[in-house]
Amino acid sequence: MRGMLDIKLIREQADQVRQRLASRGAGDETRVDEVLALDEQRRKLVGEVESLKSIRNRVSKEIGALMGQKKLAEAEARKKETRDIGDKISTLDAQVAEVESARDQLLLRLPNLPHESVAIGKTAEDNPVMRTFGEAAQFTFKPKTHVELCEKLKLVDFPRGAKLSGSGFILYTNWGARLERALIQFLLDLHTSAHGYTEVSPPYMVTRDCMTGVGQFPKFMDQAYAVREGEDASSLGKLYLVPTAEAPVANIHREEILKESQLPIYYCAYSPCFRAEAGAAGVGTRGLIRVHQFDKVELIKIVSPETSYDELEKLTANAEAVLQKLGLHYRVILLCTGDMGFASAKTYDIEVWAPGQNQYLEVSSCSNCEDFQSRRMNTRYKTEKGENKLPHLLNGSGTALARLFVALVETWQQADGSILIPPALQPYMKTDRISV
RNA sequence: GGAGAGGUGGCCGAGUGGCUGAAGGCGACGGUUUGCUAAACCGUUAUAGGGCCUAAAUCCCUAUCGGGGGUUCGAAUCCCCCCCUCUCCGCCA
Repeated sequence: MRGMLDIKLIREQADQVRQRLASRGAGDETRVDEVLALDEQRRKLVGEVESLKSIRNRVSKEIGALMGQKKLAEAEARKKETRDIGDKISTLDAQVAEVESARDQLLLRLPNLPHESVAIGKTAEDNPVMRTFGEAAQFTFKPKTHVELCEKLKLVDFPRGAKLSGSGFILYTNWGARLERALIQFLLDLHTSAHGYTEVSPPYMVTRDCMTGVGQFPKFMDQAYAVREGEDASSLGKLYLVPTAEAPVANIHREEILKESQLPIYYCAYSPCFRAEAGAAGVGTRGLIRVHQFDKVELIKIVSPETSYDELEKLTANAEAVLQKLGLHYRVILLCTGDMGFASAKTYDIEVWAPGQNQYLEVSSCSNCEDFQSRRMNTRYKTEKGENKLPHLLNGSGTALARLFVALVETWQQADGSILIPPALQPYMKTDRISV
């Protein structure tokens, strides 16, 4: 496993790398010197051990030739000569492995470099709003919260969800369950038929390598649910519940060399998402806004570097289309350097308006990770000219469901307590209204 | 879970200790021939790290035959562990 940031870039443009890391405000730039020191040490050791190996290989060939000529005494003499080289080589090899692993541990924890178009900032306060769509719904009555609506209309059984699995787990019931399923269907249909994505249905548990590939690990291990097989302790840590379909889907082409003509690749996938949310505020309260398991339709793109920023705009528009078709008010914000995710070079968040909450809820995060993930997972593509390059990987929620559910029921609630179903969803719901 | 058979380059497939980074074939690419296509013939046909702190190319070195470790002067080849695939049996949605 190699590091996520290109070691050559760090070597050759250390100052620029430091500066761009610093713009995230997390202090990662202070690790650059350590990386460089370890890298230099590694190269020195590699040089030493490889020249020894070169000697050993040459002498071994000569021994082979001597044996062939039955000059056994001479062969034995040469063997003696090289015997101790082997010991030196294994010592040095071990040192190389140690230094390399130390270097890579550091590299794996360095976040991606922000794109130059990203606003410099520290927190969510500094995120520029790019655009808004529609307007906040106006009511002639005091709008209820989704919790109230879900209870009245029996869309969710909160107490029993908690009984089954603890707080943060949701039991959808009746029309609530149907709405959840309808939304999933609607989203998949929209992205496959109108936006050109290929549908995939991935495993919901993935290996450690997949988690590392997308940048979840090693930094965010405490956020994942690790799976154990029965009582077999040795199986613990082999598989993890997916925190997003990005984990399996972005890794579909790990360790592969694609042809340029295959690009761009567009995948969309539904999956439940499992998040421990360790230390996060809000889990433990009722409602659907922050939960341990939620549904999501994820969009993944694998594209050539030249096109990746255009593709990011299109991907974001694809996610926005969901909210437009459901008649929901939203805004698109650009995450500033300090608020961006670990793997991303540029991220747009889409926030939908939830009248009952009187706030915007994040339902989609659309990121261009450039070659950060493809380097980690070793996905490459061969150009027409025959050179190997790293594709850019993009991901975006299209969209996350529990919060979409919230915005939908809160926006479309009526004075009589019923919920209108937007026309786009009616074919899936087979009704135009949910009422008591 | 039990028994057996396997995992070699883009693909198929040889290779049981040294001259094998790897025969042969297919495919692909370049060229010759050709009215066009086809055929035939010739050639090319991996990735990564390091030497190279001016970039790239060339060149040199190292590593890679599922993964890891071991034996050896030397491992695709021998030994150990693990992973995966296939067949049969058992179990099961």
